[in-house]
Amino acid sequence: MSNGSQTQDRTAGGGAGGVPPSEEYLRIEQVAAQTGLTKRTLRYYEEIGLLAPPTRTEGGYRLYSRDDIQHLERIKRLRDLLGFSLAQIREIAQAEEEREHVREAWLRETNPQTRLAWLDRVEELARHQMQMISEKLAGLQEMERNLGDRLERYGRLRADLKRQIDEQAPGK
Amino acid sequence: MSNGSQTQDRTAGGGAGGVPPSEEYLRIEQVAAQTGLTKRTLRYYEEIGLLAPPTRTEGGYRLYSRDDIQHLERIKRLRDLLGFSLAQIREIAQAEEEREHVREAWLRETNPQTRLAWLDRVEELARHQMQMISEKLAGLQEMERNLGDRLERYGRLRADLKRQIDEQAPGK
DNA sequence: CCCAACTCTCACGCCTACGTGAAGGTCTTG
DNA sequence: CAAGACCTTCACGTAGGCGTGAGAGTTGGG
Repeated sequence: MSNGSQTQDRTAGGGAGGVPPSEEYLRIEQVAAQTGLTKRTLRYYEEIGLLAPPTRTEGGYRLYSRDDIQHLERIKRLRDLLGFSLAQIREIAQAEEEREHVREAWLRETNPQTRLAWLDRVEELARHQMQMISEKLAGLQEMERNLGDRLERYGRLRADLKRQIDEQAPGK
Repeated sequence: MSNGSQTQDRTAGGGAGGVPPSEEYLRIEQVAAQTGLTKRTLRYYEEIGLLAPPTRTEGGYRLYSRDDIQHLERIKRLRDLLGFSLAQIREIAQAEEEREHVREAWLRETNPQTRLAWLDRVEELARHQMQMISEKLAGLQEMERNLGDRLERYGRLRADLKRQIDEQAPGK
């Protein structure tokens, strides 16, 4: 409680704006720039429990770790590319957290029965996620097939048309 | 204008509720039941131009065709499974509409150059869509791989544990 | 020590995607 | 032709996902 040895002993970028990211903890604006999210969004994700609260300076400034950035980038992918809602993403993230905890506890446990029970749990989580993924995947693959077929047809049509044009206006 | 021959000459289900769907036009509640969407949502999609306005009875009741249902189911897939926003879905739908129009016009056109220009257009639309799909697909496939690997590891771990348990408590 | 730049926490605003009545018209059955 | 079930159009409400200041504090260079 009394010695905040690692929360404040750095510069974390100059006030004016020209200093390169000197250390491994980043302030909110830098994170925003790197991830493409806004500062508001970063605070919001923390607020709704989507991102673990980062460490702070003594003054209360957020200091994000590299790990936080990884998480944010993952969140962004899940949101933009995959179209999950933040609630769904939180589910996924919490599942991963639980997995981590189980993994740690696993290492301190030697009883095979207990281990087996834990394995059941994490496997269930994984299967659940796998199902969500597979559904989406199937839908997207079908769309991809259809589009691919269409593009192929277009390719053939294009070839036909070029022949016609060449035949019709052969000389110059 | 004067003869509404096909807008009203049917019963479209009794008021009390037991009559089977007698004809090919459906009233809003039946469509809601079949698609899993709510009546409000159906009206809303029409309101924002996501679904073409269906035909109406003389009294003003909406009558949905089988085609409308197809469209709605497609919309639902794009929304739920693929996570597109309604705006994006509208884009996609409009692209398909344009494609239809071009296709019809195409059949009445014989000039190869004109046809080629149209082909360029629809192919561009298709490629655009294909890109969106491919991005999402790549992300999902990566997730699937990771999960698959994990499940495999779990399977091996499970086998190990079972062996341990059997060894430790062999008889009964 | 001072100032510019940055950050903090409210707190209200906005857009999307609907939910939920209210007030009234339509359709079908008895 | 009356009743009840279903439909219509407003129109306001809500939840999620942030945007946008306001007012106050923090940080770090000069």
